[in-house]
Amino acid sequence: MAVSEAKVSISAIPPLDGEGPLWLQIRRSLSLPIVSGRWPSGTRIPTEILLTAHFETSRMTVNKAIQSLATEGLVQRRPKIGTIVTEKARERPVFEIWDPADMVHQSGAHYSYRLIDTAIISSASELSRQFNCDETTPLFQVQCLHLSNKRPFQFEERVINLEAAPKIAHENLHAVSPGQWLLAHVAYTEARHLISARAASEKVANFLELTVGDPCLVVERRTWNANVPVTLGRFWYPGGDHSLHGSFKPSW
Amino acid sequence: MAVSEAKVSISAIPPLDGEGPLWLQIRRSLSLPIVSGRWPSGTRIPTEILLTAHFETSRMTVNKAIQSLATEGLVQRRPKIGTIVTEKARERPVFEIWDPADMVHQSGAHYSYRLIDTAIISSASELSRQFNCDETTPLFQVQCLHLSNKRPFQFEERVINLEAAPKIAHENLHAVSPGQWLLAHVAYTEARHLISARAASEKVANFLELTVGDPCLVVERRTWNANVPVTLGRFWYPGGDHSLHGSFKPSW
DNA sequence: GACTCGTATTTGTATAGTCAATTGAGGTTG
DNA sequence: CAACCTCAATTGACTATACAAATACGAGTC
Repeated sequence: MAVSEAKVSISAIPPLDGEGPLWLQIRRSLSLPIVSGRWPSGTRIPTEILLTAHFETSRMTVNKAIQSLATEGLVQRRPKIGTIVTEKARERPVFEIWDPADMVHQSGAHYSYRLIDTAIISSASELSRQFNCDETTPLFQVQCLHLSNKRPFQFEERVINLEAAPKIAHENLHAVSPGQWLLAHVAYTEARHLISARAASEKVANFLELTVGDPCLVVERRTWNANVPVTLGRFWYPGGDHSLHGSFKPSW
Repeated sequence: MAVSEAKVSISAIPPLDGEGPLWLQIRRSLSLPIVSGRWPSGTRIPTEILLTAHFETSRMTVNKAIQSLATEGLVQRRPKIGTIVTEKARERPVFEIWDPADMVHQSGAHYSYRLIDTAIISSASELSRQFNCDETTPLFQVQCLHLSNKRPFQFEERVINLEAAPKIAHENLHAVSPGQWLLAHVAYTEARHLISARAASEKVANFLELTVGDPCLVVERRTWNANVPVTLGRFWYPGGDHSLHGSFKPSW
């Protein structure tokens, strides 16, 4: 969040992997520390000239690599200033729409969070089936509530693969929401979303302060890391009050 | 839809507008006939060499323009083949998720469509307010139903600004859905979406064959053309059965 | 101290070429 | 006829260089 004015030294740049076009190698080399969080937002990455010398290539090649990072929003570039890691560069692809804290903050309200329940499940056929994994895979289950101005905003049910994220079982999830923790500690390579409308069950109605049967907007998010399922989250919103939104201008 | 193997002749290329960087001018010049539908999908656009000669520039500049069209999905490029206008290049930004015909086809079912009602409304305070336009603006109202295997799939309520699309009032909307007609005949520069869950009203329940109060997924889409509102569509889906989905792999 | 202006730094754009990779099409050969 | 080969067309990648545009920063001025 804060603008850390750190500058990256050339020696901190990961080596090239030798696979594919040079500009893509350079791109990967630079994106790795960004998405892994080693270069936090605000970090200045070396100038094109320095990178040109470091990678022993031409400026156009380095330029192409960085430009492509810029068009994807991972970095911002300005003449004379340099290239800076974007705020929220890592979260962007997943969270641009669905981070509850963000949604609440954007509406100008106060965000808070309450952990409801956690459980370790060593063999649960029903959950394993939903999660689409082996029945012997140990799972971690969390339920929590996100609030806007102390009123329920989103009810979150989540299942986490303990083989993919063993440390979460010992984490203090009262202080940090499971979504935030996962984002900070577990990488993913793929995510899939599903949006539907469902009637509130008794449990959901209870937590969201609704009547059973009231319409809820439900977002399901699954993430994988190299084909290993990481987490399945189901997020319930009171149907009428809140809604997801998106807008765009075509770039033509 | 069909692969028209048409080739674009150099003389069919719109002139440059002289504004901004040359590669963006070229990009605009090429994207205009694509998004306006003059070059249908499958059209081969001239080779880089030809464009280089036509625009009297270097190949790198032309390359940058076309590459940027390619990364946005408007065209596809392959060595020796050339550059081809993508299937659905125009619709992509709006319809990639929400075209009912597409959704039905993708699920392997049979798509059909039924017009329910149309009306011309010369001054309607309630609608005008929702549409956020002047009360004297003439509006065109449509209700229709999209079906999957003859079962209701989506109920569509739509308001269209007749000043932006005067000809739709005389169109045979039994044959073509208002969404398709608008896409083919009216340009837009901005779109905004809103997703929510709502209880089915009596009307909606009737058309979707639900019970009043059943949860429905509601997508609202508004489009503008240069700040002039074009259309407001409200699309109702039976909540449980169907759902929107999206997936992605980060490009790192 | 506040304002102005020049300068250096960094990215943005453009040129003009070279060689590599892909693959359609046509011709050759068994 | 089928399998293979060659050739040519087209995009992909890369180099080396030049000048333009934006702007932070510091020097000079009032």
